[in-house]
Amino acid sequence: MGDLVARYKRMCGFNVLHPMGWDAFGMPAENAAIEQKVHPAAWTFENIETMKAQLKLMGYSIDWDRELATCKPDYYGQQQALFLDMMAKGLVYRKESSVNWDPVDHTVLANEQVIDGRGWRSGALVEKRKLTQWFFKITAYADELLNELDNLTRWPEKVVLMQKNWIGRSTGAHVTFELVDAKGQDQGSVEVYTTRPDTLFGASFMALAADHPLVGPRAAYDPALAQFVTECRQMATTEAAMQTAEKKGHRLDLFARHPFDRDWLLPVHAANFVLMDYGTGALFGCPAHDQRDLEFARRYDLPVKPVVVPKGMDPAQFEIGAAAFTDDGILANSGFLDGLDVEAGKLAAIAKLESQGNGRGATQWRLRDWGVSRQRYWGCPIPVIHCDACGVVPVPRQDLPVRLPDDATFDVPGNPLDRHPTWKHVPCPKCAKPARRETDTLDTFADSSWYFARFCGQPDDRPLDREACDYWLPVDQYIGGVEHAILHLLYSRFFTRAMRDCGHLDLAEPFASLFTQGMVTHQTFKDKDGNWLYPEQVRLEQGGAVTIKDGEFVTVGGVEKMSKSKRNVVAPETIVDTYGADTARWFVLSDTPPDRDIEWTDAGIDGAWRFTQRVWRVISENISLAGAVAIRPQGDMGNADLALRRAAHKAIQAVTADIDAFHFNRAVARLYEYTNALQSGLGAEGISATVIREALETLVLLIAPMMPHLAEECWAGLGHDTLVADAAWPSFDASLTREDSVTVGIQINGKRRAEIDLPTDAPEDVVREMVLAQDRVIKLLEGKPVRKIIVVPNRIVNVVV
RNA sequence: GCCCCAGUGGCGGAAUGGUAGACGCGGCAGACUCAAAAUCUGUUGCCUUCACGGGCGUGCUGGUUCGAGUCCGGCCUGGGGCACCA
Repeated sequence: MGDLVARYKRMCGFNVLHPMGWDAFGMPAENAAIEQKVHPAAWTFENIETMKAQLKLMGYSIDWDRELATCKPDYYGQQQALFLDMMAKGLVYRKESSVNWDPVDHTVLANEQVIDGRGWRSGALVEKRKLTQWFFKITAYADELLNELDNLTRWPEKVVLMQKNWIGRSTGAHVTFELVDAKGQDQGSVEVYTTRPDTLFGASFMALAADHPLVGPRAAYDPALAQFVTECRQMATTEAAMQTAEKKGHRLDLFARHPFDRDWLLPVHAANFVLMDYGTGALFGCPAHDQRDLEFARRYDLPVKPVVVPKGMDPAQFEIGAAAFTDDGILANSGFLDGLDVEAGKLAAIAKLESQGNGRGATQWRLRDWGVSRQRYWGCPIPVIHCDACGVVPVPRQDLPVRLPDDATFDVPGNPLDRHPTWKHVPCPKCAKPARRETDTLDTFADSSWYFARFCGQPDDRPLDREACDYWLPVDQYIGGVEHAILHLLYSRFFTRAMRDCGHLDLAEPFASLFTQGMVTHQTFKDKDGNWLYPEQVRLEQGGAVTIKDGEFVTVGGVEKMSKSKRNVVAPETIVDTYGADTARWFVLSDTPPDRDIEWTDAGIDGAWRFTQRVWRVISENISLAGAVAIRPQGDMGNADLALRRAAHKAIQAVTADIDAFHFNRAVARLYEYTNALQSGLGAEGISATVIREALETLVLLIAPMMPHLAEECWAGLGHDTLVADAAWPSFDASLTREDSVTVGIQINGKRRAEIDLPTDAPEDVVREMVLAQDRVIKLLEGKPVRKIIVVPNRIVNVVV
């Protein structure tokens, strides 16, 4: 798909940069090292070689001079330089944060490695453990990242929306609640964040995160609370899990004074649905108007008092059942807020809080800073040194890159860098006393957050070639899987701004136009022991599937994105071996709209193969009839000439528009149509040689971006001594693309009943006359009076009786 | 749970609110052939009719409109996203 665009744009006269690189760090290589006892580097470079060979086999027009791999020191060393720049700018910091910890394997787990709360390899119950970790301050750009989404007009709306939700700006208030114990003794205060200050009079409890600073000390003398906190730590913290889990809590020996009524005391609970990472880690519960709070209140028999009532309803009649009322309405039972709508109520509540000094309006972001520490080997080492005397010291620039040691071991659990016998022991760059390297590596999303800029130019002494970036960036057309809609694209937008503020380039948005292609999916298969099987190992039979080797029963799994780990892949070589690269390229483009997922099947590839043959035949059989190179048709022409020229120019018009709109499957259909027209048109009497040449060359030029090898062969056959890849994309003559007459459907009362041939763009009154004069129309109308005639030019005529 | 997207022949899919099913696959029939393959031609949404024609039809259900696959409301089913996979 990308190659088609690159070749097409090149033919249109653009200077095209079409590079390829390898995002090569990450867990798959480390898993392979553990499972297959191969070094991650060896495994990675072997895969790169295989994939590169596959890409070359397909004939992609890639500029291999710019190839890069993120796992090579010349790339990650420059990334370390960027890290130091960002550190100097205050965009990097350390703080405590929790990770999934496998207590048996002594290793940090990714969320995908935690299955039902247990480690995927060890099966041990996973714990949350606090580690001091590195963070990129992406929240410094939260406003900018959100606001500029609206200027990304050439991005899919879906992706823009997903990013907006991810950044998640909300407005509300911070409210301070004073705390007292059961005897009424002062116990300080706690701040909560709420998006619904208007519902404060409906409050019936306060809830704190299990990790809230007020909870820990109380767990020390309350074993049941300690138990509850442990449970919360073992709970999955994804949003989906938080919202679907049963709402549970534990009562604390604290009460919160209501901010509008000091004598009104709310019970305080620790609760499993409150996240320490969001807001202040504390909230007030208003069960009548929040579903989570309602479930919690029902479980613990807390009051449910409605304070927002649907418009026009009597507050006395309004009751909350199983569902909280979250729509707009009129405030009631709320003292000074009574009678206001939700929006006005929020403003009035905030104004009152501010005048009392126990609250203020606030904006809250769902976006959190980007935690980039990974306790793994196969990633970019974080270039800092920890010294007992000097603290955290950046590695001096001249010492970059900090290289990964080649002799790491993977046979024991834990971080290979941390347990390496020598690697981390270095002198402090400041005081020269013994110190330790940072053993965390960077999240691999960092690697892919700036590679597009490195493609523009790859200087040895700095991350980017600023002039080259000015020339090439932003990327005019970015094509990637929809699975990158949030993280990769957001991190790249952040990195670009960070690099801008560090003076490496002058740009905020890296990708001017984005196209998200669908995923290629395939059915999955497992043998009786639960091992994944390749499709070529399986034979489908009536009522099930068996292995080809020994006929054993096979479990047919779901249709999923092709991935090596699930073995549901089809190697492109197989298709290229049988049909050739051009047929494979054509087939991939032919059927499915490119933004939709496709389930891989080779049903239909015969059509692509036949088409390849037909193109070759129609060109080679007619070369001898074609006129000389470079002579265009002109002057008077017969009907046959005109018909063929029309077909050619219509094809140019349609294919150009379809490629511009990324409707490649339609472009393919137009080319099938044109080839049909060409074959019958060439058979007509009295075709001129110049017209034959134009018609044949048009076909070759139009297929050139899709089937480059065949197109070159045909182009040479037609007598050219230059490459069709360097030829200009054809333009069409508008006078040849419009027809003299059109067939228009006739509707009677909206139902299609007849049709009529009309001159193109005939005036409306002529159309009316011709339609009403048609025998069939007269018969169908049975003399009924015509009330109205709607004429849609060149489309349809609707007669209303 | 929340947010978003999709649903059209046997299949992949076309269709600026204007002739639903372009194009391809598959099927059927025919030509060529001793035969097969390849190739070519015709045909192919469903029901009904000897035929002309008629009826139905874009997940279900209401609505807007001269006209709805397309716009709006409600529902059903499938898929995606929801912070350490990349």
